[in-house]
Amino acid sequence: MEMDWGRTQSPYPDPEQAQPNKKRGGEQDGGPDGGPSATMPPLTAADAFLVLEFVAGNRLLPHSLFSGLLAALPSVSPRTSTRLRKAVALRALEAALSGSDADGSGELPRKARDVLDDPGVAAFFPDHLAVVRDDVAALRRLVDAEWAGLPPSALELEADRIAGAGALDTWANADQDTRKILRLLVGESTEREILGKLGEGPSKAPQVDEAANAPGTSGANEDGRAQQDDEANLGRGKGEGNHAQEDCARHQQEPVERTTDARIPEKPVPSAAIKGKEQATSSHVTGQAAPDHNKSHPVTGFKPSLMERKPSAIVYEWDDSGDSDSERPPRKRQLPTYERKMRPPPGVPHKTRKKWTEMQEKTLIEGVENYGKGNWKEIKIAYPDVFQDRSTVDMKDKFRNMGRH
DNA sequence: TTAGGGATAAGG
DNA sequence: CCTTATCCCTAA
Repeated sequence: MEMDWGRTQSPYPDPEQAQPNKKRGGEQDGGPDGGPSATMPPLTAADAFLVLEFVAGNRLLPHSLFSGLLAALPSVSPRTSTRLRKAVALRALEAALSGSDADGSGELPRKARDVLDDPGVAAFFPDHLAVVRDDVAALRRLVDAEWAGLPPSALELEADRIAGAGALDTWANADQDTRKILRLLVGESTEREILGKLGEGPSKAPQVDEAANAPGTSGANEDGRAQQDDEANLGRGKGEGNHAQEDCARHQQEPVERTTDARIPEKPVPSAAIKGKEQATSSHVTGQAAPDHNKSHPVTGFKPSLMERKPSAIVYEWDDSGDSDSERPPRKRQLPTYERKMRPPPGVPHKTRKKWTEMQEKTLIEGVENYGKGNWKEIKIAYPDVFQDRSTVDMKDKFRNMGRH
C-alpha cells in the first residue's frame, strides 16, 4: 500500500518498531533536534495519530500544514484509520488535479492518473473510478463528495463524548476522579450544564486544598496520572451506528465506588489508601493530601479549563479566500436533551460488561501474530479504532481467555 | 506495563 | 448452584 504523501517522504513503514519481541527502548529522546521543547512532554505515536488524523481529514487545512506535521510528528501507521488513509488519498488527488484544468480539455492529467493507479488510492473509490476515469469534472465532484463523507476524527468523537452528544452517558458513568479530569477538559460552566441535565447538582466543592501542604516527601506521588490518558480518554469510534450497548463509557483507572449521589464526600486520600474498602471508617484520612497533578488556580482552585480560550491564544487564518458557504461560526457543542433512561440505580456501581465482538477477537489474534503476545500496548496503538474501548489489560485477559479453548 | 490471581456479572 | 467471560487488583 504505497501512497504518495506529497513532498515529504513517507515516514510510515510502521510505528517505530516491527519486531515482535520485547524492546523497551526509551520512547524518545527529548533530543534538541526538532524535538519538543523542554516544557512540553514528548508526543507519543498515539498522540501524533490523533493530530494527523484530525488535520488530514479537514479540508480547510492546507496540504503544506499536513505535510509539515507529517515530517515533524512521530511516525504513525495510517493503516488503521479509514479517515486518515482516505484523506491522504484525497489530498494526493487534489494535488494532482490542482491547476491542471487549464487546458479545459477535460483530460485527466497524467499525475492524477498515477495517483488513481495506486491500488491504495483506488481502493477507496471502487464503484466510481471507472465512470470517472477520463473526466476531470466528474473526478472533482467525486473528490468533493468523498471529502464531505469523511468519517469524524477520533478527536472529534472524543470531544462529543465528553462535551457533546455523548456527554450525559460519559458523565453519568464517570467516577469522581474521572469527573475531575472531565471538568478540567470541559470547564466548570459546561460541567454545571451537563450535571444539571443529569439531575445532579454540581458536585460538591471540589476542594483542592492540597496545594498548601504536600510537605517534603517529594516525588512520591508523581505518577498515576500519566497513564490515565491511554485507557480513559479515547472515546469510542464508529459508535454512532449502534448505540445498543456501546454507549456506556467506562473509566476504570481508579477503583472507586461510583455513586450517583451528588454529594459524595471528597476523597482526599492517596490512592494507595483507598484500595481497601474501609476508608469510610478510617478516622484520619482527611488529613492526607490527595496526590494531585494539577496546579490549582489561586482563586478558583482549578487549573483553567483546556476548553477556555487563553489570552495568549493566536488565530491563524487559512486565507482560503474562496467559498465561505459553510462558514461555521464557533459554536458550542449541543448537549442532547436529557432522557431519564440512563439513570443508574443509586448506590449500584453501574458497569456494563462489554462483550467482545468477533472483529475485536480476530483483530486481537492478528495483533498477537504481528506484534507478539504480551505487547498489548503496541497492539492497542496499532488498531486504535478496534480497541478504543478496551484497555491493554482487557486485551491480555481476553487473549488468555480465548486460549482456554 | 504485564502476568497472574481473584472477584463478579451473566447465563445455564 | 455451576460455568464462563469480563473486569479488577497487585506484585514485579
